[in-house]
Amino acid sequence: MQKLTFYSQIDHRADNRLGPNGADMQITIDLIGTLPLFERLEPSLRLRIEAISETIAVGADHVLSLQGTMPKHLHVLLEGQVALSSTAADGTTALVEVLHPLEHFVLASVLTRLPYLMTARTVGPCRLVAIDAEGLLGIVEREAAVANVLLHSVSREFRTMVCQVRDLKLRTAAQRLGCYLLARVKDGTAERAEFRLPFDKGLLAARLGCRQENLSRAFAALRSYGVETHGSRVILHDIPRLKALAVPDELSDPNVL
Amino acid sequence: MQKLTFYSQIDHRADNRLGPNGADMQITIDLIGTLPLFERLEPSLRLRIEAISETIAVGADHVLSLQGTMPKHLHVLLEGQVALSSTAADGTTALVEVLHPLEHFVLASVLTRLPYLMTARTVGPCRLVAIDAEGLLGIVEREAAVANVLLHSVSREFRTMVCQVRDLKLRTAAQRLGCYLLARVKDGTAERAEFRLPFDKGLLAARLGCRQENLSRAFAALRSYGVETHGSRVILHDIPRLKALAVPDELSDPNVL
DNA sequence: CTAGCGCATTGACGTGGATCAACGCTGGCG
DNA sequence: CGCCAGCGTTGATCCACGTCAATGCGCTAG
Repeated sequence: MQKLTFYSQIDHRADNRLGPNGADMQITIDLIGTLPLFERLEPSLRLRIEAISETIAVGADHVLSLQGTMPKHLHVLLEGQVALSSTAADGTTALVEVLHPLEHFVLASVLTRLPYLMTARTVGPCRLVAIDAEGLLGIVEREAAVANVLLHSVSREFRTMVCQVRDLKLRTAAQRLGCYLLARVKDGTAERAEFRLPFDKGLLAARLGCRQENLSRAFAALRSYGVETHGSRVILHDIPRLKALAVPDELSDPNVL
Repeated sequence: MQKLTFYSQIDHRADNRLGPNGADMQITIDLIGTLPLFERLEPSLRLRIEAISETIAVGADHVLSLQGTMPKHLHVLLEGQVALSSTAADGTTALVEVLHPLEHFVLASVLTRLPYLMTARTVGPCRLVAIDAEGLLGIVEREAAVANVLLHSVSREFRTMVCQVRDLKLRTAAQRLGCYLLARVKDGTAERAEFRLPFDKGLLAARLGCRQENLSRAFAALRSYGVETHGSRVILHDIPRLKALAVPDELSDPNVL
């Protein structure tokens, strides 16, 4: 349930807005403006986007977009977690990313009018905004401001994928894990940190591109670098030492992505 | 030298345009319109982009953009090949993509005004268009048509990276090679094909995410699937069989990317 | 409290690919 | 003509990781 508290300022409003029977359009009026994606747009444009948006709530393990089908909506996650995975022709599937509240997905498919490359599946119960794809495209094609906001966004997503490719090619699972853990600590100067993993280790393993067993071993390997774990609670005792193993290199820090 | 013939309709003009001493601005007038990236823009917008563009020629092994530095130009390749690679903090480097004529690069960096994530290095002598980054951003911010063209382009790039991530996580080097070879043959119905690799095997290995030695073994493994090689000349004797090994799944075919 | 389930850990073993080293082939050059 | 440099291939060995199987641990339900 901890995930429900992630973005409580949104949850409050959403709680009123959403009866058990679905979305109430009227109360979404100021919602679009609270999404980082659109917050810098002027009000009239936000209204036009709101007019083609809908807030939806779905249960766990629900497929929001199926690989190979055409995009109907751009989704923005309000609450919960969504796993993006891509399955190859032989049926094996790779988890590409796990999304957290306020992140959006399938933007590239919507913009190119090409079939989804990934399947988006809710990890637990989720609440999200669904923006009509064709409607959005109509706005994007005329409004440079909207196009620019999305341009920035897709570009950033592209850059995270480049980093992921590089890390898969160059780093070991333990290094990727170290890097992931270091990215969880906000305070760049701290020598010590403690936090909870945002999802269970099975998902984390998939996100890092390895099996759960191997993730276990990676955690074990990191113990000599001052990493202590109790279930999903993680303590980093010696951040500088961990950084020496898995440098979260200058370019992967948040303000560069 | 074979690469000089790739896009002869451009080469002709470029040959006149470019004296040994560099670019001649006047003759670039219709150049922007010939780039797939901009061909659908109306003439007045193309002119504005041309005004901030320059044609340049550089020798082999020349760094066009250095990872970590700020973007100054958007580059479009006219002739030659450019390798995009990303180096991790420990100094190891992964080749992410090899570009061919008419492709562009570092678009995401330019659009986000963030430092390059990759180093772009010419493989052989190249001719390219360099578009001033800030000038382009100025146009993009006001002109929805330009923004949309780029939006489409970055989205497609994003999708190719997603495929690359998936393939790295799921497929073996031999499968990736098979897939790459199948992508070289245009005719989807042919049972047999013959062509030349566009670059040497060292680069191909890097592009596929393995060592040269392993690429050799991958070629050896594919021999039993009807793949025959003589230097850079490749013959696929039994495309259906190769497809069974390395399905270039529906989603990685060109009209989906 | 205990049974039982699900997640996490640990061990044994197989495989893909990296690394290191040797060798062949080809093409330029003295 | 023979030498040498560069690319490609092949073999031996090592390491990271996947797979399979057994065990441990914390949780909830009875």
